[in-house]
Amino acid sequence: MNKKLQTKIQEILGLENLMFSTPPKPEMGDIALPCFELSKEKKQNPAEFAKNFVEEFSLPADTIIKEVKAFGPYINLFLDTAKVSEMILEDINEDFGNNNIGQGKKVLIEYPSQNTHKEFHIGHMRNVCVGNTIVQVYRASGYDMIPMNYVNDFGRHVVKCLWGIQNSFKFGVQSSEIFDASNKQKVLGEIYAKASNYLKDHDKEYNEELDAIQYKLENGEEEITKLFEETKKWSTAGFLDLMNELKVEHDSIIYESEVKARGQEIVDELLNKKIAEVGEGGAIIVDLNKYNLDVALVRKSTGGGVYMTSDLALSEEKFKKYDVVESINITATEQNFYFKQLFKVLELFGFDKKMTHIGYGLVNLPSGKMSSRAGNVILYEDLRDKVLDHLEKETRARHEDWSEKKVKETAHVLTMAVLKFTMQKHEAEKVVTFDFDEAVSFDGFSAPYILYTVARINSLERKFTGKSNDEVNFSLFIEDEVKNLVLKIAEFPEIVEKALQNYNSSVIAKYCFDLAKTYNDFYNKHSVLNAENEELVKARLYLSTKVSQILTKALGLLTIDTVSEM
RNA sequence: GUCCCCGUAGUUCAGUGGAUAGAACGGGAGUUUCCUAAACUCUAAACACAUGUUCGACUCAUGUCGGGGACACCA
Repeated sequence: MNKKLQTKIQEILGLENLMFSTPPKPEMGDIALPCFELSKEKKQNPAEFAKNFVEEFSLPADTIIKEVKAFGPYINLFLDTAKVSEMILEDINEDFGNNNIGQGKKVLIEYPSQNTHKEFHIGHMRNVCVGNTIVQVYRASGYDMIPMNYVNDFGRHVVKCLWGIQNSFKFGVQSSEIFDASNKQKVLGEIYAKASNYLKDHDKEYNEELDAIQYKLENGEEEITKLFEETKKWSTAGFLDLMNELKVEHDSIIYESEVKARGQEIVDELLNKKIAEVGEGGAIIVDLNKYNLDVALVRKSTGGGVYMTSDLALSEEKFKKYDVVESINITATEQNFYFKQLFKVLELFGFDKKMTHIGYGLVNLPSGKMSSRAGNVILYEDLRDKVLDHLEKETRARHEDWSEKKVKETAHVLTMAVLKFTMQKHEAEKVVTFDFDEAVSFDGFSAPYILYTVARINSLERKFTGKSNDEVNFSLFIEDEVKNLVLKIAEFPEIVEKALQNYNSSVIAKYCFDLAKTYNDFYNKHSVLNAENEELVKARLYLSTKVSQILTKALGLLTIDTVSEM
């Protein structure tokens, strides 16, 4: 419930700390006040309480409440459209929806933390989308956000990829296809996937070769180091382009190789403090069975580090480098258990900072799980190009008079909108099934539907020929469609708060759709520019402009841009 | 074997103890001399099962069945 509206209603009713809901049918009222809690204090049954309250209550004249009625255990309020419209709409400016919950607080967020030499698929895109929205929602709530990327450029995956380049003929890829490729980052990912699969099929046959490469790499052997440096450049340059395209602005990048050594020191300290112990075969472990978290491996029996070795140091580094109150990181839900272990080990180590892990569900295909082994991984770039191609054709067909440049620019904005919206339709932690046909159908709960609504409003603003003045006659707002729209607009600030509290971007996507739908209902029943008189034209245009402002702002939280025409 | 997540219309999802469980796609029937038909209107269709807690359960608890994931040298 909108705070201003809530305060006003409580003032009129003479009650405090009320929880409101919405009646199931419009003819039953606009806002409902359930009386279950209220009646407890007076030891009455809720229906009786509601009936008595309404009988005894005398509604003051000239307020936003037009009528008060009891419906069983509910007190339902009927609002005056003109008065509510004025109250809500006059508050709407660029800051509407912002709050200052996080004023003066800094928060670090780590995403998408992809590894070099690997492919960037639509699961990684989901990671970026979820992260982007959390950044925007936190910023709207007054937080100072520091987006950070953590990149592993030195693991076994790099070794496999380099081996793959040297042995690409084994799986039918010519050297020239790699070195002359236009998108080298993408090719590198494909080589990694192919090599990785090939190595799985040839079980330990090549382990010694891989070990040899790893040894050469770790000891700076000239030829392999040169190949490593060059390919790393391809990968990081390609990822940088992708991050720019997806509007991720990292304040810093930490490489795994930078924190590895400190991680080993922490393991030594864990041993000294008797938090860690030597386990089977000489590996170093932390026994977390007491906490129902099994056993965490912090160092291999060979003395080498594992993921957690570096993550321990990374966690420390994040708070050392920046004065933040919270550190958020985003990975697939597969790693939920791992992060519980990590956080517990840090806690035992005496680390008392707020660490939040957000797991997002896998992006599955109708045919099942994506796996490079089955060869059905959808790369981000391939999906993007396919959607773009489709949208260019659609846009061209709808606007034969547009220049090629305008068609391409519009299609590009729409493409990014479609991809980002599709990834955020569902709650982050839920597994989603990604259906390509559905993603490019663009009907219903989709980005084009919302952008189309914004474009229509923009069009109204362009076509308005009258004089604009600031006086809006709110008393002209009498229709139910207007009331629905105003009440929907009023919800926006609480939607932002809900997204913040639950780390959930899907509520914003849902809200954009609901608001657009409510507007389309109004638009189809009431003419704006052809209304009966100029005063009404101005009033409806004013309302439309407010809707477009909020849609643009809400889409902005999802890092989605709008188009003026489509 | 242990732990975690999930089972809601044909399909993909909403619904954080309250009124008659909502959308979208797909199915069926319609709407364009009028502000962009990438729109709108109408229609059929669902809480895996069982027990319990509660005035009240899709929501909480326990169990069964079904799906996914994680559990020591992979990241």
